[in-house]
Amino acid sequence: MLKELDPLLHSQLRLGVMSLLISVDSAEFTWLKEKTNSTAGNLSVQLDKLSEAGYISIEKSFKGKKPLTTCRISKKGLKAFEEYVNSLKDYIKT
Amino acid sequence: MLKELDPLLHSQLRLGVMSLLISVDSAEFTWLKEKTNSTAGNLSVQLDKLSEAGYISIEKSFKGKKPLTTCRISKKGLKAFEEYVNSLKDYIKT
DNA sequence: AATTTTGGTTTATAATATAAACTATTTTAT
DNA sequence: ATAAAATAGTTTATATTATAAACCAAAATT
Repeated sequence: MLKELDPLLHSQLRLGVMSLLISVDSAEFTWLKEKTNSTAGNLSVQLDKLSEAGYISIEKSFKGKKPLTTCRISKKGLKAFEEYVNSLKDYIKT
Repeated sequence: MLKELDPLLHSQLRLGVMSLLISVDSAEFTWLKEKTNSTAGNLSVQLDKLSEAGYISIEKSFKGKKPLTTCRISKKGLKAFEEYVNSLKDYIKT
């Protein structure tokens, strides 16, 4: 029987964000926006959801005089991502 | 830059169906329902969408006196699936 | 000093997934 | 023989989700 796919991760944008966060220590909002090719509004909403779930942490500060949003994957997020990938493998092994 | 994920395939149930159809010649509605652990209504809708897109073919007949819905993956569907998996790999390679 | 750009958030809308309700027929039980 | 339940689905209503448009405040540019 096919496993459940964590609905929080089974979303193109959120999965993209998590995928990016896995390979860096931390990432700025603007960098994530560029890399995922998303709109700021959409990204903002999806980051909130990931944060709400405890999959990432979000830190707001300033870079010079401009606002700066910095994201980091959490232990919980990493685990969820790994489980998601594992479940997904059953679906895509050809 | 991360690639687009075919929205028709990036759905748990539809992906599950395609994944199952890949490894068989054809599959009955009831079998797909069992394997994907879905409700008949949901499955019916999602099969229609896959069929509408030309990713699968659906044949309606009778098994004895009972209606029988048989599904088969199409060439187009197979190609789309392979492309989807390929795109997805960028997201999940850890 | 007006205009544009930057870095976002909030909110409205469009799209999607899902289940509930329904249909038609068949099988089983009384 | 007929009422009840099961089978094999479809249709439709609703809840959830994704997404973009509209907005805001501050900073930089003209």
